[in-house]
Amino acid sequence: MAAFARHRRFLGGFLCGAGAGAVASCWAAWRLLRSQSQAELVPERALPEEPVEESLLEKYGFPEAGTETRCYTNHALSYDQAKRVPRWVIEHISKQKTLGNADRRHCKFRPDPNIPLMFSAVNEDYLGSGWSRGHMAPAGDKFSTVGFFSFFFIFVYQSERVKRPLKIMCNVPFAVCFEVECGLIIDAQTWTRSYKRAMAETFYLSNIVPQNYENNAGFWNRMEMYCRELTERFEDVWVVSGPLTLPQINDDGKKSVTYQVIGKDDVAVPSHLYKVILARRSRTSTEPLVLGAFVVPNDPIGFSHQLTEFQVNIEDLEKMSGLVFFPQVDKIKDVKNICEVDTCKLMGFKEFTLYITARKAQSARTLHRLEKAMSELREAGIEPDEYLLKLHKKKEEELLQEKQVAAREGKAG
DNA sequence: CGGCCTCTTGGA
DNA sequence: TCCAAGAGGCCG
Repeated sequence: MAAFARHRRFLGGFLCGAGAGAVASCWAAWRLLRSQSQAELVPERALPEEPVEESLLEKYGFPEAGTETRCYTNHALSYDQAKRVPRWVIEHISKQKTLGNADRRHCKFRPDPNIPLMFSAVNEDYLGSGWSRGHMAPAGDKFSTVGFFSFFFIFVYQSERVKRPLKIMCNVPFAVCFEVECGLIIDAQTWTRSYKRAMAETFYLSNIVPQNYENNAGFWNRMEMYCRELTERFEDVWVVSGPLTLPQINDDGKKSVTYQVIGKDDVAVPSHLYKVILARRSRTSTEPLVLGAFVVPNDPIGFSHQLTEFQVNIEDLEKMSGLVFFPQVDKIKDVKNICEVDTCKLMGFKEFTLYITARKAQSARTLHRLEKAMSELREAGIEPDEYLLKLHKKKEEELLQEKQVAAREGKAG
């Protein structure tokens, strides 16, 4: 209750963004997962009447694969201790969650402290390897959070320093969410801490695979953007991503799996990456879920290629990966093809370049950088749209003013 | 948005 | 003196 006490001027409850049903359902899911993990942790003891051989068999323990589901603030994953990459990473996205202002600069790739060092990748494995560190649960999903373990809500409170009531959109770990249900209101500081932790956790190398640079910044990036865009038309979007090392046909017609390994830890370079997208129109809608599975080569993929070219049957992906995705969903009866219901269209060259230029203009610290971004756009044969023109004008004024202030201070000092 | 790198800074 | 964090540069 300490957090509540610090904010006595709390103004009248919170507007539950997800509704009480979400609390109930995520509580149930949490219990389910907890009981499962307990079952894993405590193997069944051999009963006295069972054969002696059986208890001897398990006397010193069974091998451990380390593939158990690992839950983080913002995502969950299963790790491959041999390949030093995740087997799968799941995340949940919604409209509100994409509205955060993530700042990647405060984040650093680092080994996952929860993974035993002998099975962990380190940054040195990737650096100079020719492969980039590709996020599976993207950092750019801002508030992205595994639905089971969290929900978000809006609460109105008045802090000590701000006179005006503030509406704050929160995304908190489930544990905190449950406390909220019990009447505890978390403060902004707690929220900021959990948000920062969530962001930092996506930079753990347990969430990273060696990925082709152009693919990461290009096609895969645009796929992630499409997933975020889906939240404009679907209330809930679940995404599972991971690496694949698929067989290739040799010259002699035989098939074999070969993959490069990098660094002293032999981190496996995937031949392909997959994404499974499941989306629900709304909590109350009776409309079927939409599902799509995609397998993308770990190579540069240009703008001439469409997303639909990489769509596969979910069953085929399950065979390739050895995973069953969304096992609670009847993927024949309850589901429609995402590309029939939605667009499955990624940003085109012009749209994408405009977007990137706008980001560059936004983050420009000098007039030179700003103008360079604009001229590069024109060199690419693209005219700035209305949004970018406005942004450019605003930014130009800002930087000019900064420059003048700096000049004045320079003279004064 | 996705990455890479270097240089500065400040604390142990 | 060294290392970590931060700021800012570059690219697609």
